[in-house]
Amino acid sequence: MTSTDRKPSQHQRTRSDHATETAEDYTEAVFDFIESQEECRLRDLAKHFGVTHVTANKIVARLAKEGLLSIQPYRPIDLTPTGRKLAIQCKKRHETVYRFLRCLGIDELTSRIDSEGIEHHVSPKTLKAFESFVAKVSLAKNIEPS
Amino acid sequence: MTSTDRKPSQHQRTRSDHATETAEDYTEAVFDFIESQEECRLRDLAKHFGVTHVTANKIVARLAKEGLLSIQPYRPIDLTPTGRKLAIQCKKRHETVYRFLRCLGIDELTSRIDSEGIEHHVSPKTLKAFESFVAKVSLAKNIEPS
DNA sequence: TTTGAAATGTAGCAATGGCTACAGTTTTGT
DNA sequence: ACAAAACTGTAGCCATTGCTACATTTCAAA
Repeated sequence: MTSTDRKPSQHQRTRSDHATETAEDYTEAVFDFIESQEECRLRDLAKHFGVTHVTANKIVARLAKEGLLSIQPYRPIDLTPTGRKLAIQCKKRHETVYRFLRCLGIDELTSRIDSEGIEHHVSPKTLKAFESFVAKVSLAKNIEPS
Repeated sequence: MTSTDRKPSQHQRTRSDHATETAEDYTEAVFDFIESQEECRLRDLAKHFGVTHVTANKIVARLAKEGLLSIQPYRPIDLTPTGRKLAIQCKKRHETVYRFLRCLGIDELTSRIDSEGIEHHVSPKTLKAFESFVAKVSLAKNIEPS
């Protein structure tokens, strides 16, 4: 927080990290669509992320090239085993962050929006602290359900 | 959190938001350098963000065009009044997030790293909740200083 | 003062993620 | 079966943020 001890190491994110966040968001979305409606189509992703199908197509193509998604022309989008692992992992983290915010008394909508932005920047250590807090608050509510 | 009610509105971030985050990070850094060492040079920003001076130069040029920074060739970088306001606002938010994580028992380094990533995604409502929590924990420590 | 090192600027390339416009494929309804 | 609608793919544009290589300016030391 001081302005003296500046190391670049923590800041080496930006572009490559944005790409990683996109990968996480898209695999998670694909996972959710497959769970909720059997298959995931390009149009679903485009609508979900508020972009044109062209943009969604590019990103899906990149993630397929990186081995996270499995695609065939004009066919629904599927997850590779690797992509599935990533999706499940991100989904868990995402839900933890969401529940954590809810425990702090933040409303559903705000928690949903903020958790989507925050989830990518929560380290394992911080995630553990979030989990502990959620557990503690849940416990307190169960013991003293006034 | 469910996979059904999908609205794009909350996801309309991505590129334009990345640009905003960059603006926030850079104005904050410029502010800190000016505070701590009188002036902010391009080399300082490049080192701080772990990029080449070329990249830093491009971003600084964009932010100058947007009215946040004031620049002259081969001269130190300064904040415009608008940029200064943004920097101070972001710095406050950043510090709140940092203190909040520290209150949760997270170590200094992790808190510093995570707060840098999280700060951009904390809405005013969530920020208020963070502030309340910090106040509550601080109070508890003062009253029962065991 | 001059000269060499450090700092800054510029040219030009790549990847990512936006877009519109248009072409092709699948599905659906008649 | 076939036409229309919906969906997906492709071409080609732009902005942002990375980079290397090279040019220029400032500044300090000899």
